[in-house]
Amino acid sequence: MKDIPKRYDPKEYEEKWSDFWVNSRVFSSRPDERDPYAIVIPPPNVTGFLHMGHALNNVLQDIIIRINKILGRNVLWMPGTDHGGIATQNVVEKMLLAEGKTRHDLGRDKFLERMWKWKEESGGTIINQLKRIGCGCDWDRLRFTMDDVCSAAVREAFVRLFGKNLIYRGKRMINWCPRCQTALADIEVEREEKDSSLWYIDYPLEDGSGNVTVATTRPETMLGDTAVAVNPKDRRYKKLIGRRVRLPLTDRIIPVVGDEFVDKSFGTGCVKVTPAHDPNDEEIGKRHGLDEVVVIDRDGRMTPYAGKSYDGLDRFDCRKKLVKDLKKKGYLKKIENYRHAPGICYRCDTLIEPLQQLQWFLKMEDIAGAAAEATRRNRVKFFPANWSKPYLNWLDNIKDWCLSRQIWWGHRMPIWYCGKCDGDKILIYLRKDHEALLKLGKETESIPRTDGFYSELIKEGYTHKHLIEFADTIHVQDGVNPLVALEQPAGCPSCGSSELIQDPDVLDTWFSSALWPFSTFGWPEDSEDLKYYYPTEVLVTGHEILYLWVARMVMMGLEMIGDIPYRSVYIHGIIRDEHGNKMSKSKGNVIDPLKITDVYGTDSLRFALAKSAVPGRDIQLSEDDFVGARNFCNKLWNATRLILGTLKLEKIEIPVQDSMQLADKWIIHQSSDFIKRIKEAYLDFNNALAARLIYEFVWKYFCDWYLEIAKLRLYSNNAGEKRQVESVLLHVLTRILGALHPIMPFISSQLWSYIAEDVSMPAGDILEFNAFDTPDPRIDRKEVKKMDLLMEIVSGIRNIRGEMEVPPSAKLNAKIKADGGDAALVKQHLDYLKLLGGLDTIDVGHKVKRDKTDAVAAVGRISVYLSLSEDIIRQEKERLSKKITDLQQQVGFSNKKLKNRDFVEKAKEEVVQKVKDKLEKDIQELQRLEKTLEEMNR
RNA sequence: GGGCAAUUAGCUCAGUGGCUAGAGCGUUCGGUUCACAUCCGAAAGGCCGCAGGUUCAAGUCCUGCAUUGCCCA
Repeated sequence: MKDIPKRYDPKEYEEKWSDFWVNSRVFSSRPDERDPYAIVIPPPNVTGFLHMGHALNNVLQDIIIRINKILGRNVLWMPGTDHGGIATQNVVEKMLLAEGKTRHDLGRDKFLERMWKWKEESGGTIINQLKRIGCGCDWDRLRFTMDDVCSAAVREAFVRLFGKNLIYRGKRMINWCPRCQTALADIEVEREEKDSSLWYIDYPLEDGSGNVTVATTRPETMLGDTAVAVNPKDRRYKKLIGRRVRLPLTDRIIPVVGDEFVDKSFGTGCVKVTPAHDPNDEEIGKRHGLDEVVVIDRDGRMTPYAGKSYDGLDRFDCRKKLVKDLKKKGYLKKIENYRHAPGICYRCDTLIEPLQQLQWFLKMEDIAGAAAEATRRNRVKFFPANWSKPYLNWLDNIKDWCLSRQIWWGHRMPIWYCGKCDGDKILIYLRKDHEALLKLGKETESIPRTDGFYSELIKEGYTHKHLIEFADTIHVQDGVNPLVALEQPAGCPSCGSSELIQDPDVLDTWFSSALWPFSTFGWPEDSEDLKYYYPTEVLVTGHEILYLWVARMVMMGLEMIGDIPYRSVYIHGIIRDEHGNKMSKSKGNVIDPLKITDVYGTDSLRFALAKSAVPGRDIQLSEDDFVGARNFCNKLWNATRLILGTLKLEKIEIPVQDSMQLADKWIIHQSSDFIKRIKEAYLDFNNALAARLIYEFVWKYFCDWYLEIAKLRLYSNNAGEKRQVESVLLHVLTRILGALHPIMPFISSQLWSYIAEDVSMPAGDILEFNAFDTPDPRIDRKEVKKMDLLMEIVSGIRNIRGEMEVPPSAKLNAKIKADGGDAALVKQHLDYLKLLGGLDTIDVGHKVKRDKTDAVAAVGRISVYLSLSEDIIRQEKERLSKKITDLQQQVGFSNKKLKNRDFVEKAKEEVVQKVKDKLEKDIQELQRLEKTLEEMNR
């Protein structure tokens, strides 16, 4: 008798197994002669914490890794983390703010020290969390996007792209986050619908003959207006084109221009044009040669060009004041409620300010074209396939990628400028670091300046070294000559000076992620790993990252290596709460995956996620899902406990068919059928289906039916019978555990090891057991049909018991009317029927007669009569009548089909035959029921 | 404005053109001896969003409409 606890308590076992997978290096991989199966992890942010989205993403990957390991591939799951640019910098800046400091108080070097310290402190958190939930990564290979290997790849890629003239510096309207103080790429801008207003403002015509009313969502930008535009096709305003208006609150006179872009139905149909602060207006401005007046700066404050009364005001305060002023002077016509979706920063939700800035861009057209081609030619496949559509659409309409970010945390641009040659175009703001500056002041015998052009500062006596050390912000103006190299060049190629200033910007964090599928294998070195594992098999990710990650990885793979990074992209859903809302801290509706593992166990978390991850759909999670999964764990636990409780068997041997009972053959057939479907589901990335199939098989087939029947022999004194049933039980149970392992590795490993203590197992470690390709004895389908019939008889009996509210403890006497083979079958399995139907005695034969007080269960050709007391017969009659009505309907359906000549002629033969069989069966049963009802009514 | 998806039991969702459309949860009824009350048995509950079409056959394919969500502009 084995002492296994009555309940599965995950806490007792989980640490042991997750430690085992890590410490014994089960998942470490090296190139060998086998087929590789490699996945690179979509690297989570290094200082992040595991949330439900991570849990889902990584559980799905782990399932794929484990199933393929079981199937014999040389699997490698490459783990690592991302430095997470702006997001991570924001975290540390917040910590500084709590100390009353900003990054500028520390200076670049000290700030970066602080960043690295934070990375060292919290960087292991998410990795440890992944280990806890069982992720089978090769942990010895752990990479970080800013480690030496990945950084070398970043520089190499940049230099190569620059060498191909694909990287350029240019002044463009970019998305500026005034809070993060950096440019953002277009896809880093999010839109959120908000209630706002539409302000209608009168612009008086120059000659005083009237007003032009414009509508705007951003009144404060009017200070930068250089035109009013109308659609030339708009009859209302056509005649205004070419006239001029006075810009209210300023002394500026601006023209009215005609431009097709103007939407006649927006507001009044007249729009103000602010070329310096709106991308569309910028286009209009270019077409009409308009001036650009910059009225908002990088801090989101109004510039002197906004006029004396607004200079220096925050953009939102300015709006308030301006609207008030307009009202006072009578220019404000009306304010309407308006819903629109302005761009906000994806990291801090601050309203984006479109500004014209000098930034570094990557030319995308050709690279994107190659990536699109790879999917069009089916080289990079999407699961579900629908996702290729928005993906291709994005690639086909690609815009150049703004690569530079004005933050400090990240890969510094591998670009240098010569102080000698271009020092007059490099503006340096020095740190307000008094002590150091004062010292400098003494050296130079002049009042230290805090900013100025490099060449000016040098003239004043600052040394190159000091300027580099104390530079806080560097603005590199247009017209400088960039030196691009893997490492800092020794000197300027034109003048030889070694006084080089590195570009202050860092690269977009997604630039390094784009290289991840090969930088992690040591690229640009032509490593053995790269040759063996690349291209990898599949990238598993959510659709919100389709452009940020997938598209760029494919582009860079093709550009740098000349091959796709992975053959498949498996897109899973987004986690939502039970009402369909996205989970977010601000909404307070997050479910913490680690709390779930504490309460319900990791396998419950994994199972619930897997079972919900239906391809192409988002996932609504509620606590109930985990309860269900936990109950499933316990069910399996106890099934094993039952089997091991009295175990005598020493070696698993499937008995030959001749010595098997009917139920044995049935369960073996069902198990091999299920295993086949489960394997297919796994290989289709349909983990939801795999999870559901296992659940159904374990609970409904194995526990509800087979285990109950098995008890007859399990508790028997006949050693031969006991050994026989145990061998079938263990054969099926080991297959179950093996098939379940990818989804629930903890409990399956634990139960496997319990069994292994008693019995010689097909494999020492469950991961070495291939439950999918092990042959099963072939079972004759007729045997399965026989078992089905017995099960139907039991269901019929239980149905009556339930309807009549007969307590399970009350044993009933039954008569079963059957002949020929049916009678023999029933006679052979009286023990099954007695046990499952709660019967005391059973009379079998074609001559048995129904008593007046007998309830009837009709099962095909067979009738079951149950002796019941008189007072419940009435209910029984009602039940029969209902069943007769149902059957009549069915017979009607079948008849209609068979009378239809088209159906009989055109439908597949087996389909027609099925309907015929069904009709025959239904008619027989109907006649029997009608006859029974008639008898009962007598 | 363009694209994509969804709409099935009270709730959350499955459902390769072909048995009487299923599951979990919830509800109702009956159950305490020996795997499991995290359990067992039974039941009730469905114009499969609406309208057309294709087909011998439609929850499933096509078209339109409605509603909801997401993405892009």
